[in-house]
Amino acid sequence: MSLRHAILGLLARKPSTGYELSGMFDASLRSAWHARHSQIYPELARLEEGGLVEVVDRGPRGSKTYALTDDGRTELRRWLVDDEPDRSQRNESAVRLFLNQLLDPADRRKVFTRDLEHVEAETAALLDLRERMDPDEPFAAQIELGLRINEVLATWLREQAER
Amino acid sequence: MSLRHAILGLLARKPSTGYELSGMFDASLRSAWHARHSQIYPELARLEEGGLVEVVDRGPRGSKTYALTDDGRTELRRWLVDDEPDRSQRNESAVRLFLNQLLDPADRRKVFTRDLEHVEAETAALLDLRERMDPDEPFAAQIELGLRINEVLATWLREQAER
DNA sequence: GCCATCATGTAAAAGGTTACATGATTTT
DNA sequence: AAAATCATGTAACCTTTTACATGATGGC
Repeated sequence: MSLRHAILGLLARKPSTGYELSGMFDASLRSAWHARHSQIYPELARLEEGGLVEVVDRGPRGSKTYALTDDGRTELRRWLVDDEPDRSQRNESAVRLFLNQLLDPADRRKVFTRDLEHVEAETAALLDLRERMDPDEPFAAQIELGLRINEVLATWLREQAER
Repeated sequence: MSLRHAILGLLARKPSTGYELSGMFDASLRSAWHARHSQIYPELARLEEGGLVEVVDRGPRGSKTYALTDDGRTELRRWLVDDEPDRSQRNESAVRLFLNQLLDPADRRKVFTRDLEHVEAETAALLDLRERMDPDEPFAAQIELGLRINEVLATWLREQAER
C-alpha cells in the first residue's frame, strides 16, 4: 500500500487539509494517482494515529491542516530511497497498445489517431505549464521528461497510423 | 473494469487455459498488468456464462482451454476501438519521480542510479527479445517503442544523477 | 516413490469507487 | 436569498491480493 506515501509526499511539499490534498490528487498527480476524499480522510486519521502526521491548524469551516512529523519525514525518505519500487502496476494504455495488433488496418488507424490526439493535448498542457512556471523550480526537470516521452510517443503513433 | 478485456485480448491471440493465461500475465503483460489465478478463474467462468468465451478443449489434468466466441470477438473490438481509454490509472513510478525533488542530493543520486539500472536491464531484455523474434512479427513495433522510451528515460536519469 | 509442475478452485482481508449524508462560509 | 465552494465524514459495493485447499501427471 502506498496511498499513505503519496499523502506523506504531498504533505512534505506543503501542509494541507484533506480537501486540499483531494485537489492535488486531481491536479499535480493527475494521471499518476487518483484518490477520492473517502479514501483520504480515513488515511489521514490512521497516519495521525500512527504519529506520522499532526494537525497544525484549524480553519473557520472546521478544516484541519495536517503536516508531517519527524517520524513522517523519516518514513517518507525510507520509502523513496530504501523501498524497492513496485513497477508491476497495471497500465491500461500499455495493454491496449499490446492488443492493437489484433485490429484490422482501419480500426488500428482510428485508435492510433485518437491516441495521437491525446498525446498532443498533453504536450500542449505541459508546454503551457512550463511557460507559466518559475524556470528554476525543481519540478521543471520532470516536465522536460514528460515532453521528451510524449515526443517519442507522437512520432511512433504517426509512423503506425501511416503504415 | 477491464480485467475481462485483458483476458479476451490474450485469448484472441491464442486459445488458452486459465493456468496459461496466468503465465501470460507474468510474461507478455509483465509490467502492464498483473492478475492472479484467483482472479482469472472466476472471471473466465463469468465470461463463459456471458457467452463471450467457450471451452474448446480439455487436457489430461482437468485443464480447460478457452477460446473467444463471435460475441467475445465483437466485445473486444468494441472495447479497443469505441471505448475511451481510462488513462487515469495509478503509477507508482511517476509518483516517486514527482517526489524525488524532496530528497537531498545524495539520496536523489542513489534513487536515480537505481532507476537507471532498472531501465538498462529492461532495455537489455527488450533487445534480447527482438533478436530472438521473427522480424515481421506484428509485435516488433511495440518493442521498438519500448526501446525508444527507455532511451529517453536513461538519458534523463543520467542527466539528473550528474546534476 | 518423490518432487516439480500443471491445474483449478474458494475465502478472508485489504484497497478503491460510488453513493449517502451533513453543514459552514463566501460569492453573486 | 440562493448558489457555489469549502469541508468532513460513513456505508455499501466492487476489485485485487494473500492465504487456504486440493489433486493429477510427468520426469527422475
